[in-house]
Amino acid sequence: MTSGNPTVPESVTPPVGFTQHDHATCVVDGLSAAEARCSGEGLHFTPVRRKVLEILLQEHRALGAYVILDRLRDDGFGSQPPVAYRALDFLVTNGLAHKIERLNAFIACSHPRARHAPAFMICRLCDAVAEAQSSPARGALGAAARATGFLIERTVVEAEGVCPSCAEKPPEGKRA
Amino acid sequence: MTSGNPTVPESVTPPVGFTQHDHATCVVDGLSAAEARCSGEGLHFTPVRRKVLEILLQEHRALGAYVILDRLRDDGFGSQPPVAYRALDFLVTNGLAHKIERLNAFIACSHPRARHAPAFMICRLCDAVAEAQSSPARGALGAAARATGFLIERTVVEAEGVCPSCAEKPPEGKRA
DNA sequence: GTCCTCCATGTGATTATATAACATTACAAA
DNA sequence: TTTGTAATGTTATATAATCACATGGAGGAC
Repeated sequence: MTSGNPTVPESVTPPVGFTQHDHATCVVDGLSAAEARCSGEGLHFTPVRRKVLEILLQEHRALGAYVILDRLRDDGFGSQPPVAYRALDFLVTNGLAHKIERLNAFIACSHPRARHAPAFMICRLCDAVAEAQSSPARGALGAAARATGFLIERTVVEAEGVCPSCAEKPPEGKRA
Repeated sequence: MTSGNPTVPESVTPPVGFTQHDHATCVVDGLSAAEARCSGEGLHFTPVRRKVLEILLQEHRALGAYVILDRLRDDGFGSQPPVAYRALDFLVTNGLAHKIERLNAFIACSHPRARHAPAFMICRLCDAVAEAQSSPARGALGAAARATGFLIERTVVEAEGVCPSCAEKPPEGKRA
């Protein structure tokens, strides 16, 4: 990873993401998309909900509900678990965020515009999470479902492994 | 109790399913397979571990650790969480059981003999869980991983929906 | 405007899931 | 026997999620 990194300052050089993002743009775009989506569908994109999405968008990894809650408190919102869980429920229900079941944690949706069956790649070394698309009905699972008459309504597809950044680095112990 | 419904043909390949099983056979076979596997690999299939596997094999759905713990206590084993979690960890590590991440619960492996990437179908009405095979590297997720250089080590593939039995029945409320 | 209702938010308490830390026991190898 | 190691047991605690109920604010009916 040598090039194409013009604007990201070195202040924080976390092994974030598999692809370099301009976080500022990430956050702004994510919030805009959410606003558009909510206003289009008559959903209430309230301050808490917006703040939680903003918190999620600032990271390219999954955050636990209590981490989110801490940050909400810092911003003057309520500090009890239901505050975070309710906002997260809204975001997940409306496709603006996803729960990573493997981690019991949450991440902003990378493709908030389209309805999709998300799949995730989770780096066990740096905790970065990347979202991809899955087509569950097409693979072996879909075949098994059809064969047995199971009706798929929702899928959880999560891969755990090592992201390209961490794979490049020699195993010098965890974390750089 | 007196079910004695042994007539379901196992014509088709899958030892998987929402189909009728002879549970007694299920349990016995599962325990034998585990014994064979452990003795073959020098693993200690101790009483607690055996008991936990037996408990799991008795159900074709996922059980939470604390349910298992209750049953362990009833059978004279230790009654504190680590007792159950350690046995479960042994079973999961050695491929004799799986964790259903979506449910934070555990289920006996249906194919304990072969190394495999399991996929699960979870009925949201009756809680039955069936195990199928997945080939994560072949689908969209595998393509995304190759494209980004992500090294997949383990996958979680879980489908939530309605099993064939429940789909047939008119909605008569959730089962007892 | 006032009232009213709905929905969102806030809070305290509780339940559910999982692990840390350490003592004790079982067993096999030296 | 001694010793090392793995397994089990127990206390305590950490982490994740929900329940139950009170408060407050935006919009509509009148």
